[in-house]
Amino acid sequence: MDRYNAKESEARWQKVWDEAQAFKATEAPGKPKYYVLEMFPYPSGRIHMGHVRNYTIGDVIARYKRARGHNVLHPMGWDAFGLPAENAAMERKVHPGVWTLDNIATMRAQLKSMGLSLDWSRELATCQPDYYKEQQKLFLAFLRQGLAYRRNSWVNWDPVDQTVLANEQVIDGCGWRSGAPVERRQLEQWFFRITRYSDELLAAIEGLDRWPEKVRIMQRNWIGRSTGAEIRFRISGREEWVEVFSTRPDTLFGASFLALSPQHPLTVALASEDPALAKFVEDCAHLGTSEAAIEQAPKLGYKTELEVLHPFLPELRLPVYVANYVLVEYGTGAIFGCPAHDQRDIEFARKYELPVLPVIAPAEQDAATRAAYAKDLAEVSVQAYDGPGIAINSHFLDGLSVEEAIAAAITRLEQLGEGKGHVQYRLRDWGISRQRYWGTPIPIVHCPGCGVVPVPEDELPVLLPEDIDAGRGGNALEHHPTWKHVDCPECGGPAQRDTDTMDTFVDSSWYFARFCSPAADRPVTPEAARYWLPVDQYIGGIEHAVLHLLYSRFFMRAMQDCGLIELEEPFASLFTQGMVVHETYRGPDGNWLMPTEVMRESDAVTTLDGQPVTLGRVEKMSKSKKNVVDTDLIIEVYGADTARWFMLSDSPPERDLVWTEAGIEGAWRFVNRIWRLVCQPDAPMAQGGAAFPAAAAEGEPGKVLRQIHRAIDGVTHDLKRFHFNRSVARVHEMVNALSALKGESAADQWVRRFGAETLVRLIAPMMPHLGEELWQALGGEGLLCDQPWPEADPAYLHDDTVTLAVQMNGKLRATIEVPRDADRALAEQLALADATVQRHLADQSPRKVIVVPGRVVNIVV
RNA sequence: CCGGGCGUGGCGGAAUUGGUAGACGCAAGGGACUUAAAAUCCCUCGGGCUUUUUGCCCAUGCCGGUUCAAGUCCGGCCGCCCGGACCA
Repeated sequence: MDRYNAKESEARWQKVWDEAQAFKATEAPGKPKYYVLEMFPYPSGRIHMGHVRNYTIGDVIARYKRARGHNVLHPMGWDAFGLPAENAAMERKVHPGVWTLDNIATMRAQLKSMGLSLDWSRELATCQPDYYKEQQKLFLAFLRQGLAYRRNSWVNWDPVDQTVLANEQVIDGCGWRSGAPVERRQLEQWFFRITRYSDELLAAIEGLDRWPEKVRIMQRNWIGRSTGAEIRFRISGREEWVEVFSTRPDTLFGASFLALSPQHPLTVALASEDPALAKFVEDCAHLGTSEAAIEQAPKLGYKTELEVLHPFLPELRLPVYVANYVLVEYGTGAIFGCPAHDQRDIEFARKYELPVLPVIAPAEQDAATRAAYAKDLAEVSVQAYDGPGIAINSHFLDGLSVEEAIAAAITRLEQLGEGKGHVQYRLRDWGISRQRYWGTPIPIVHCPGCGVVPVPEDELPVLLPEDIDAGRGGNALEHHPTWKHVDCPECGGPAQRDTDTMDTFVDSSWYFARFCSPAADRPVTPEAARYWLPVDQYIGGIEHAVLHLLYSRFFMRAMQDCGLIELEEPFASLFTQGMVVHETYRGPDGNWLMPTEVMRESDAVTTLDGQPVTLGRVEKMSKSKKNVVDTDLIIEVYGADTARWFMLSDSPPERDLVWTEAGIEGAWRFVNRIWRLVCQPDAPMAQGGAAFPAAAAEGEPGKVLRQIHRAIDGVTHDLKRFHFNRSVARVHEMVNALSALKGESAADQWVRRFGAETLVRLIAPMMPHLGEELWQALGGEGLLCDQPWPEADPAYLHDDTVTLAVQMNGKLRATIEVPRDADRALAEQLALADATVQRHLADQSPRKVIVVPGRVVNIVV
């Protein structure tokens, strides 16, 4: 029996699409647009199965929307700057650009072999000067709007390699290459003022109703809005204040100390005159910052000589500590400690024997219970109470609820001039300077006379130098003998370029907008952006839930404020797909084995010499565990359609997909089954008359005809909702029904022919090459990818009769066939007449009968 | 510790949002075809009882509740996964 020649067929159809420019997108006012985008890949070397899944999902949507008459934009590009290229450069002594462009060429060919309906004419790579030139313009626009600014910030410094390290290059506090302990150094760095939009970015999450709830929650948490008060504590004997942020100003009367971060400016000042404090600060820095370390770290404090005055009780003086659990980055870097109602504070207070004064009590306690509660909390407990309640021991706040007391405390603070209501965000400005070569140069010149000078726009792009020492590491821009030396654009005197490049997240924050007008001599042309944006459907991994997706949201707002675009939210709908996972294998020596090295018989053994194999967990495909499957090999052996079909079968797209050999084999068998059904020389599908024979609506062919219409309806419904696994199941059902229709009557032939045509249209988004092949075999006109989506005829969606479940006291007892339009009385009558029902009823009479038309009859006895 | 998600046959998963639990596929077993194998086709396939049926019981992590009816809703446990984490 012949087999479908996927390899030959797929190459042929890819060429046809390419020559016809079938997927080239042009603005067509009046036609509904649809912009589908998958997160663009980093050109790491080769396409992996995760990419195949991601791009298959996107392609199904793109092709479906095309068939639905939308003007679809479906572009592809490369997130081409980044550290791996520099690492490869060092290892292999090749230029990062050469390595990157090689990888792009390989991966482009791999993507093309998947048969994706992409508009390749819009392809871009972020490392192309055309692209980063426009990004440099964006930087300068942000600078003019005050959205980019410069300040001191900490970096990881490798003292041996004499270079700045990215966070991922720091392993257990040491440089990844030198192994030397990393130092923290301060450098002048560029920041984007994302915090200008904190509130807006948070509020607009509400409108992202087609984003996964999980992503929305993660973004909300990341922005981290808290409301409370900023409170000023006057330092006793000085005209100085310590500012503190608190969400619980209602607990102010329970304050028993003030704590500063070890990095707080006041701490730094005190430490310069107090060696013991300097030592304490030093020790805190070495305590480790890993989550586990933080979890177990004891609360440590150092008591300073200072005291502060309580804002409401000036006669009350509170000691000032430096405490290791106070973070400099959050709030003001200082807190007031209220041990009774904060777990960290009570641990600290018990250790240093500070007073614990309860000021909130659970409501609805009687006097005795409350006294016991207060006494326990004050004297014994190591568990703070942070629940709701009413204020006690709190002067003018007594008797108020927590919410009321917060408001009253803020009002009083404002009256006294000792503080004010305040909204605090966790979100901090985005540091974008990277001390690396392979990125977009920051278009700035530093002049001894004029200071920070933007490079004039007509001198852009600031190009990366080609002649670098690829093997040296560190920042090649800094090392380069001549590149950084320029004349100041303002005074003409000797000056230096900024040798930092931009974080690669900047590159990916606006590429989707660039696709609208990829060749424009401005970041985006307004007409193109107005037509295509926002992205209607964005598809990618959950790992970008916060940074990339939040930065992109920031970028659109920032670009809008620069007058470059009219858009706030870039992605109307977001889908996050699951990972591709695979079993892991270990040989007798404990080393990981590749799937191709393992055979499954009764037990798993190695292919080579039959050694026993230990099966490991099912895990994300990774080179280190060797549980990877080569995409080229799969496409070579089975074809892209088989791989695509398998990707869509079984697992819902948002969940992890277990890649199995049996699964891909099954998909391949199904591809051939369809091919034989429609396309064999003796296949009855090719025949059948043009006129609809009335008999086709009756009997067996009628049943199959209705099945076909239900398949159209079901597949459509499921594709819309990303339930690809169910679409696949419905296609299976349809094929099963079509295969079973074997008669030679005109009606049978007509239904088979109609079924074949419909089948081909329904599989087109998922298996486009096979679809074209069959479309041609059926004598269809033009290309299948240009054909409209089939419509289900409502008249054929239902059978004349429906099967009702007959329950007695909720237990299934029988099923009955009733006319579809049977009323309640008839359904009840037929149910009661059923033999099994009669037997169970015996001589009882039903107390109640519940009829749900079309579904169920429940007889209650 | 906080937040979110999930838990259904040997496996991946369906179940029209409260109405016949297990669609569809994979794996497995049996059969047909074949000298043989592959491919293909047909049958069986949650567990138990049974007078072997067109019968009955149990079954969606566990315990309880609401309802004529619960995989689905509510309360409480258990387990796994993801994210965040000394955020005042």
